[in-house]
Amino acid sequence: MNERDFLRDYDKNSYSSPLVTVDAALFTYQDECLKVLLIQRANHPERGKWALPGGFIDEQADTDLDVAVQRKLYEKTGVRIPYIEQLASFGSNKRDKRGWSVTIAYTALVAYQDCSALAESVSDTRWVPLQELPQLKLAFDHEQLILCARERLRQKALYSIVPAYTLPEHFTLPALQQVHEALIGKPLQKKSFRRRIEQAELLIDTGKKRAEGGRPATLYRMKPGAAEHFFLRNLEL
Amino acid sequence: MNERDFLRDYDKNSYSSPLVTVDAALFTYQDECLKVLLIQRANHPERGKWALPGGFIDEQADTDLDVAVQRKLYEKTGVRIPYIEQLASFGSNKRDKRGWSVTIAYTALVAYQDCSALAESVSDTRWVPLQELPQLKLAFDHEQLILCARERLRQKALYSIVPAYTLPEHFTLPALQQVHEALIGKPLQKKSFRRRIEQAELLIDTGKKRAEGGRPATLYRMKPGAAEHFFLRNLEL
DNA sequence: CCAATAGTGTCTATCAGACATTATCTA
DNA sequence: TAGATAATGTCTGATAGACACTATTGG
Repeated sequence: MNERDFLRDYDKNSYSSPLVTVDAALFTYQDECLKVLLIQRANHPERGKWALPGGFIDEQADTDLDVAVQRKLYEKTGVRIPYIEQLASFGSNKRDKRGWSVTIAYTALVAYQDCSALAESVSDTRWVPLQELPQLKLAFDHEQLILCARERLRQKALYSIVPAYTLPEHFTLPALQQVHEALIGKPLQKKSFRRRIEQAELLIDTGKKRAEGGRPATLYRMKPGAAEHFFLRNLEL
Repeated sequence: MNERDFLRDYDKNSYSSPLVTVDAALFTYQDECLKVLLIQRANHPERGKWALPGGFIDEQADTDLDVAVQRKLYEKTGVRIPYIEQLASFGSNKRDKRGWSVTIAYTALVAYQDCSALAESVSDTRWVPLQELPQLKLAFDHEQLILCARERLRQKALYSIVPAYTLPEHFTLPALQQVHEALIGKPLQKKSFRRRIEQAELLIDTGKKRAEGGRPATLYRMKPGAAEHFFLRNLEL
């Protein structure tokens, strides 16, 4: 038999296959704390519990995994998310009561004000501060996914400025440092933080603003490709 | 309707779901070059092409993804692989002619002599030097998976001693440095390489051996947890 | 002895930590 | 003016690069 005949006779759906979903841990930074977007499940299973935005692959609409997760995030937030990166996949016969399931998990970042409208207006959608997670009932293994994403972001905060995507397009260095400190969980040296970003020329000076009672801070925006820059030395732990 | 009734009535197989596979890029180091284990496909689709060890999830036998990939590797090599780590997932409606498919890809490492017997005896299984990949017809997107795994290993060579798993349990520092150099693609400073490993106390001195015409080199083995140690500073590019 | 390979001594360069100092805003 | 926040100056310490040197084996 040649391949064409094989494919003609092959019926994918006559074999059992795990359920496949994509899920995204979408983080932002607001009110001096990191928050993740959660959605209260309207349907079984795990109805009423809070879950990450995500869901089944649509074999017609989605051409690949990245498209699928972008679609899910767009459906839930109504905006294009500037930073999405694959995190890891989780699959077992236990994580979903419907049977063997796999989720391809993503980490995503967005500025709060670019994404607040929908979440603030709909009662089943919330920006949840990370400290409040333990009190909330999360669906499936989504708490684990969030912790995994958080840990990866913490690492990135040590050697990149990826966390800048939690801020508006124009942001100050003190603001960026705050996000990094929140992720790393300890204060950083102002001088070290600025020095490495300056030397690597990752940001573009705009005009200054942002006065909060003291000297106004310079507003910057990221250079194209700045998020792909990895420092050779980590900030210390 | 409550969740129990929902689950009783739910038939997972009445919905179409992508094909789900796991695949592993299993690397080793032999004859001064990096090699990856490939298997010639006996069945459609892509019959005759070379592919990574892997295949469909077995919903009965496999309790989770890690178990599935370990099973696949055991079936192909007959040995327990000491280093397996999830790499990334690849999914689209194009990568497999049978339809929408997702593979969860893994990177794995093994010492050549711990894994040579089967590969040398069976004609459809080969350790392929990485330089020879472009000449070989690879199935699906497996060439891309290998390149992706290789790039991740290259990064790890800059800040960890994970590549030590390509060597036998007892190995010399010059041998380890060779592997790192092969991955990074440029020579390293002997002194820098040794110094950081010594200072972090990642290896245990055994007794010396390995004479290759000159002064015999000390044989070491990894301390437990040594592969999880990440240096704060990368080797430079 | 020499050739070959392993391993060390040591100087320099880079860059993060620490922290004091200066700058620029509002009230 | 004081208070607050932003930004800089500058010293120290850790560690990678460079490369010459010593050590240990076999002929």
